[in-house]
Amino acid sequence: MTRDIVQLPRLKAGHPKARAEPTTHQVVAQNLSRAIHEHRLVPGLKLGEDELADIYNVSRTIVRTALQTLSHERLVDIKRHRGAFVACPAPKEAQEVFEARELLEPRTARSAALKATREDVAQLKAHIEKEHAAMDAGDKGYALYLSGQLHVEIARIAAQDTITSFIESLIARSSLVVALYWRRESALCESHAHDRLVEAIRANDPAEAEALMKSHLVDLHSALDLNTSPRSNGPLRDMLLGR
Amino acid sequence: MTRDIVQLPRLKAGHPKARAEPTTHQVVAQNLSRAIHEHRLVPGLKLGEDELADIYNVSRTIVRTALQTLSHERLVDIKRHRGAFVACPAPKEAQEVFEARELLEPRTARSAALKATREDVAQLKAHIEKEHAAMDAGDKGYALYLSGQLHVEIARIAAQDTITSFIESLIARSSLVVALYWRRESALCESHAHDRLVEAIRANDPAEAEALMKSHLVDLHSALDLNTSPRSNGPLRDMLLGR
DNA sequence: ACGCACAATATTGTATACAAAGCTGCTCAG
DNA sequence: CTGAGCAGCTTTGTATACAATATTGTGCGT
Repeated sequence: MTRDIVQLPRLKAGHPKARAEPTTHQVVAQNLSRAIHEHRLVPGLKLGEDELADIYNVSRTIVRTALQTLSHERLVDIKRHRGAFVACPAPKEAQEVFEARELLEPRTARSAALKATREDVAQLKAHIEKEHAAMDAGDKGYALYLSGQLHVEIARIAAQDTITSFIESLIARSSLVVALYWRRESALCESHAHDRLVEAIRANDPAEAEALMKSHLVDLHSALDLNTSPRSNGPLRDMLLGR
Repeated sequence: MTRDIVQLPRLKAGHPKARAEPTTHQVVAQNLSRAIHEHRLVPGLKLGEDELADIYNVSRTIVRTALQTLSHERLVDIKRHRGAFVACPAPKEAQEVFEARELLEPRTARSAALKATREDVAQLKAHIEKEHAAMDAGDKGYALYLSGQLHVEIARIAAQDTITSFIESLIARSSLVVALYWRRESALCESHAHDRLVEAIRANDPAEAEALMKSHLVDLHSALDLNTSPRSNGPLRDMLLGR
């Protein structure tokens, strides 16, 4: 069977600072990560090595490296002699991810509000613009991705790289959690929360930024339905045994 | 040149629950990680692939995988076309690692104090026994390793896997920080802090456990000398330009 | 018809071969 | 003597070949 060959996009190409161009496996990992963020890859899906190697037109070596990266980020679950699958966080894990976010992010938002420069705020506003544009264009996946990334941008402003990387990881995993446990249909009406958050940061109002972030996260958290039985076998069971 | 062949130890062998035995690259990664923890491998040291492959008597493929794992844990720095090196966290990073610990661990200690069972406490006490024994035997490296692992054990009792894995990562990195920035010579006199901490957990005294953990971490943090210039080239500079 | 055992197949795990990039040390011009 | 440039060597990056294991399919016996 002949397969589409994806032209590997140069991520962050043309960036003024011209940072070291990413390695091949990083590009593949980024690509897969993005696909998971945008819910184009559903939890539980098998990611065959040969298949991916074929798709990206690289050797299995590269694919394996990329999958290992994603596995360390807990976006992918590698089972010995079985293969790699898009991760299916159990309800307990989902709960923990959001608890951790509620612990780290409000504090980070506070710090960001204190440190944010004019340029930072401009960047955030531009980001929100893209978010709105994606929504208007009906590109739900991209909007979802951007909505997560805003949190990362805010963490970056706080300039605590270590904690930022934790948050980054948590947000990636949140994407899986949302894919599995989201309840409401009107998912993204919450973009007003982002607007207000950015406004608090612009005003250098740490208390307000912290409070808004906290309530935003509680809001998201409460929109999850974590009462499903802790099925361990991926989503197949759900698809068959009537949700 | 002929080289010693390390018989790969079965880590966690004989564990009652008989969990899936680790893959080869996991064993290698664990081994290297342990060596870093115990300061047998100094920051900045080059970890050549062929060299390690020879030592562990496996192929470079395995070594590469292991190094990638350690790189994700930020214990190892992989430079493209240059190789893998034991990481040299900059003072800023060192600072952040301890700040993050001060944020996460006291809260976790509190939670552990609430949840600790009789068996948990017994395990902690046994752990401290080993710590003392290692100290008495003059095995500083092992004592150092154990002293970090106690924090991990406490986090485990709190049963928040997500945050525990963050803490695990931070403790590993702390080992590098200590190797680079430790000031006092009488490093490990602080084992009394551990005794008191475990006692608070045994007494199910969350407030006390939290306070003790906090002050213990502040104590460690303050024993670092982070005022050195942010040398980017590893420890060689220090060794030559008179510390 | 059912279920177990075995064979065929497909996929992952590991080793190795080859290509590409970096580093070292030489040579030679100035 | 100094320093730039080139050549050879060393080390890493990638692809591929082979081995090991899980899964699937088939057939036989009951």
